Order: sequence, then C-alpha cells, then structure tokens
Amino acid sequence: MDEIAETAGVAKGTLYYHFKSKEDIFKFIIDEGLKMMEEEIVDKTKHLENPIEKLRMVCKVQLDLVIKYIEFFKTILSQMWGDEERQNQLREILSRYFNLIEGYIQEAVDAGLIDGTDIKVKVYNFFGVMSSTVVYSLIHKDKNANDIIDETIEFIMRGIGKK
Amino acid sequence: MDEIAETAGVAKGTLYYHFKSKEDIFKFIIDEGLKMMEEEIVDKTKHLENPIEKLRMVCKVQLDLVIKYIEFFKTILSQMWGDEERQNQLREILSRYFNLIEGYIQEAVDAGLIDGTDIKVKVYNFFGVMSSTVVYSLIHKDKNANDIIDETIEFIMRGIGKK
Amino acid sequence: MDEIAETAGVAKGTLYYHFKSKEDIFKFIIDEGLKMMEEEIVDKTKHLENPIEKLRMVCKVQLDLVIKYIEFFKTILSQMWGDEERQNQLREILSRYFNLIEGYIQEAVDAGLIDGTDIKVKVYNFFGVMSSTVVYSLIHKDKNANDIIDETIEFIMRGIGKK
Amino acid sequence: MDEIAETAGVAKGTLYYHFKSKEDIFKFIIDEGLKMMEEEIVDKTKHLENPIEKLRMVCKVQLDLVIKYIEFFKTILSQMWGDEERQNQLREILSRYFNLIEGYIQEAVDAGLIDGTDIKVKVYNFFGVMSSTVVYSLIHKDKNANDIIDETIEFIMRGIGKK
DNA sequence: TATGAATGAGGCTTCATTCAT
DNA sequence: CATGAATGAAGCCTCATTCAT
Repeated sequence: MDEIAETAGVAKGTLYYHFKSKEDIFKFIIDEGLKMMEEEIVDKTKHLENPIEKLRMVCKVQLDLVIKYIEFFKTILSQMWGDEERQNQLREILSRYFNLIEGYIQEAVDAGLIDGTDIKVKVYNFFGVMSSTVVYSLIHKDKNANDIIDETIEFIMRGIGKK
Repeated sequence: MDEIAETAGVAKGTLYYHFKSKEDIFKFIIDEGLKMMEEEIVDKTKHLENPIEKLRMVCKVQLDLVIKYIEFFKTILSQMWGDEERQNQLREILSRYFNLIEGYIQEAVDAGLIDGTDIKVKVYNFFGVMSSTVVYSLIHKDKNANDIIDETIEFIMRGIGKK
Repeated sequence: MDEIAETAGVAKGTLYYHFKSKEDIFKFIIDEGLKMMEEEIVDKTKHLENPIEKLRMVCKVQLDLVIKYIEFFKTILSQMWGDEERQNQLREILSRYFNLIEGYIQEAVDAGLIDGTDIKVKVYNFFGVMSSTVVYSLIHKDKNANDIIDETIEFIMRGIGKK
Repeated sequence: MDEIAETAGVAKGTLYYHFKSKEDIFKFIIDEGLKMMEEEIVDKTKHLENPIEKLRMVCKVQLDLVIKYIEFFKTILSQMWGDEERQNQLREILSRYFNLIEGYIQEAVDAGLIDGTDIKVKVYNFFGVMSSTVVYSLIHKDKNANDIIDETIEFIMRGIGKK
C-alpha cells in the first residue's frame, strides 16, 4: 500500500477513503484492465467478415496487448493459481474473457472453417499459448518479444484446427 | 515456515538445520521435482523410434504429470513471473526443462516430420498449452481434467506444425 | 526492539515508522548524544583564554558528562570494538570527537605550553583515561565516581606533557 | 557455539561435554588469558631492581601483549560494561589484574619515586591508556600500532606522576 | 476529502542448549 | 568421550489497516 500510495501521489490513508481494502484495489484494476482489453479486441475485429480473419486478428490484438501491458499480465499470471478469495475472483473475471474468445471460435466453427470438437478446451489452450509470450520475454530479456508474435499466431491458428 | 514445520512434523528450528533458508527449501523442491519429471519423460519415450510418436508421448506424460502433481505446478506457475532472486532462479531451472523439450522437437524437425521454423518459440508455446490444463482444472473444479488431455495433445501436435 | 518500544510507550511497529532499523535508532542516539557533548565542551571553554586552562576545562566537562550519562558511555564502550557495520560507523562518529579534542591540544602546543610530539596519540590516550572512570564506577559501585575526577584530570594533564 | 566448535574441530555436542555452557567457555578463556599475561609481566620484570624501570617494563610488556593478542583484548573490552552475570565475573577477574598493577605502583611510591596520592585511581587510568592503543589500531587500520607504544608508555609514566 | 502517525499480527531467522545414539 | 539432529525462545522486520485531525 505504501508503494501504491507513493506511485499514485496520495497519502496511504487516502487509498482507504476510495477503496475498502487492498483486495478491492486489485479487483478494480483487473476488472478495468480486462474490460479495456475486451473493448480493444471487439473494436479491432468488428470491421472484418471472415471468421478466420477475425480469429487471427483476435490473436494479433491480444498478443500486442500482452507485450504492451506485460506488467499487467505478469500480475494476472502470478495471481491466478491460488485459492484465496482474491484469486477466486480473478478467475471469475477471467471467465468472462474466456467467453468472449469462445464466441470468436464458435463463429468459425459455425462457418465450417475449423474443427468443432471441444471448443472450450481450445479457449484454454489459446490462453496458454498467449501467456507463453510472457514467459519468453521473461527468459529472453534481451530479445524483442514482438519477434515471436507472428509465429505464435500461427501456432494458435494451427492448434485451433483450421481446416 | 510455521506451516512447513507443522506439516513436516518438526520444530521450526529443525528446518534451518537442514536448509539455509526458506528460499533454499523452495529451490530444493523445484529442483527435485523437475528432475523427477524430466526422468519420467526420458524414461517413457526412450523405447520409441518415431519422433512424432515420441513427441506425442512427451505431451501425454507431461500432461499426466501436470494433473497428478497439480499443486506443484500451481506453485511453479505462481512464482514464475516476478523479479526476485528466487523467481529468477526458478526460471533458470525451467530453462533446463525447456532445453529437454527442444531436443524432442528438433529430432522431429531433423527427420523432416515437422516444420522447422522457430523451434524455440514452439517450446514456449508447448509450455503454455500444457499450463492451460491447470487453468482449466482450477475453473472447472467439478470436471475431470483428464478429459481434456487428448484434445490438448492434439492442439499441441497441430500447433507445433506436424506435416 | 520490544524493550525499546515498551520503554518508549509505543508499539513496535511505530518504531519502524520513524526509524529504518534498529541500527538506525542506534546511530541516531550516538550521533545526537555526541553532538550535545561536543556543544557542551565548546560552550564551557569558549570564555577561557589560556590553552592549559581550556584543556583542563575540557577534561572537567568531559568527565562530568561521563559520570552524568554513564549509561550512554557504557553503550559506546561496549560497541566500539567489533567489525560490524554499526561498529564501524560508531568509530567514524567518534573520530569527529577525536578531532575536537585534538584541536584543544594543538592550541596548547602552538602556545608552547605542552610538548608537541605525537599529538594524535595523546588524543587516544586522553580518551582512554576518560573511559577508565567508567571502569572505576563499575567496579566500585559503592563509591562516588566524582571523587576520582580531580585526580584523573591531573593524570591526563601530566600525561599530555604540560611543561 | 557453531563457530567455536568448527574452529576447535569438534562437534558442537562435544563442547557441552567439556564445558557447562557458553559462559563457562568464556570464563575459562578470560581466566587463562589473564593468567598468562600476568605471568609474562611478572617474568619480564623480576630481574629488574629499580621500581621505575619495573613500571616502565610493565607498560612495555603489557602494550606488546595488547598488540599481539588484540582480538583477546577486543573481546574483554566489549564485554566489560554490562550487568549480566558473565560481565560481572569478567570484572572480578580483571580486579585481580588491577591488584597486580597496583603492586608495582605501590613499590615505586614506597621508594619515594612517584607521588603517592590515589594509587588506585592511577591503576584505572593506566588500564584506560593501555586500552586506547586498541582504539587507535581500530581506527588506523593501515598504521602499525607498535609505533605508538613508546609515546604511550611515556604518557603513562608522566601521568602516574614520576617525580 | 485527505492525511500520516500508530498499530499489531505474522513472517523469517538465529542460536544456546539438549539428548538419544 | 563424542556426535549432530532437534528444539523453541527470542529477535528483527513488514505491511495491511485504523483513526484522530
């Protein structure tokens, strides 16, 4: 809280005036962050017709966001795995995001463009591959993570089962 | 440390007789755990000839291990993302594992069975998909994570670029 | 820290709000204490002209301070001898004090009133004799340490080499 | 105790076979150390007749010992000032040493060679000056403490009040 | 609305001592 | 006589939270 207060340029007590607790701040940030990401994805794909092109754009936008807001993703990825209240809430918020992605995949399935088995599993796999770019940039701090975006998009598109 | 000591059934001081610090315990567990996993992977694939079959077996064994030792993986996945010494060390240990996987992919590439571009990226993608099963079982606590293993293996095999 | 907090009548955490660490508290006290002592010495001697009289007054004031703040001196004397950071810092602070004393001796030397060899050594010897009053009062807890001040002053004045 | 055991080349438990406690070891070392020093002083002065020469030799031997066994003296000097049992015992042992020194001074007083007032105080002052060489060598780690022995001897002899 | 001093539970570590072998 | 694993009290420090102003 000291650090947050200093970064925000307010006194620590002020934080407790606006938020109930540290958890509350956490939830607010995750919520807003994910909302923005979803809007960006929707916005950048709505002009496209072809479901495959849409899916590819989803990957592209999402991976660009990961690279751009990598600290945000590190936070999410470090907090996803536990069983505390905050962590359960985080996964609930993420579920909303998973539904968004599922919609794009479903669209392509309905158009007969990709294989329709286990769509839900594909969503998780998609999320996993996307996260792997964070691992990459953490281990290869000297390299530019942008360089692996295209290859990662292809991995996802192939994996998802484009016919 | 209180918790570890109680679980281990010894006094807190005893832990410090055997380990230098909490970090030391952490490193020991990660190190040993990963070593066992690597051995299992090597052991279960050595009787196979076909690189693709080998790769598929790597996926199978690895995913079975993830489901079996899911708490271990949650720990790894929660500790991978920070910049503390312990977390840097964890990533270093993981790099050893990544090299193992890379070897299997390289073998298949050398045999002309999969596309050879950006092998290293594929390793990270592989790791990401594998991790996604942990997310799945965290969100769908009622479902059996074994059910998604086969589909996840196929996602990886397709993603990796089998010709 | 428990003891300090209780003596100060605040919670332990409060100490850490005002000081960075226990060492920090230690340094603050030594620093302030020595500063006050130096001011007292300067103040009580500034009206004197004769360098010998000044030196004798320095001895007098200093020894009175030792008796008055004997717990403070016990702390200094117990912490002077080691090689930990805190102890090195203490000696650095003490060096400032040694310079002050050296100035008074130098003045007397310049006036041709005392022998000028090895002034720096004399400063340490001065400090040593001064400290010996603490030893005395520790061993003779029944006696009044004030009784030995005059004789100790003479020991120092003779030792310093008054002509 | 770990450190002592390792330095001694025995197991920690072994120390407790030979000594009752850490305090016990401390007392043993101080006791033996001081005994040896006293023997050395007696031994090196017994061939001298002149009490002043004897006293000067006492200073010389003592200061040489201080430089030679400076770690031993640092220990004594760091432990002299408190009120724990161990520290009270240390001062009792030191008193024996003070009596030895007092004897030499008394001898010179009886011979009419030095002023006879407050002999006991002079013993403490002597001890203080002697200790100051430890301070010197702690602050001037680059310099050779032997260089200040002669000047320090003279300080003591003058201070003691040689006629 | 905002502040920042104060709090105290909880966390990691050290270390003299014990005891079964 | 010797060992070394085990102990637990005590020590320093962090940090989310509270509250009087």
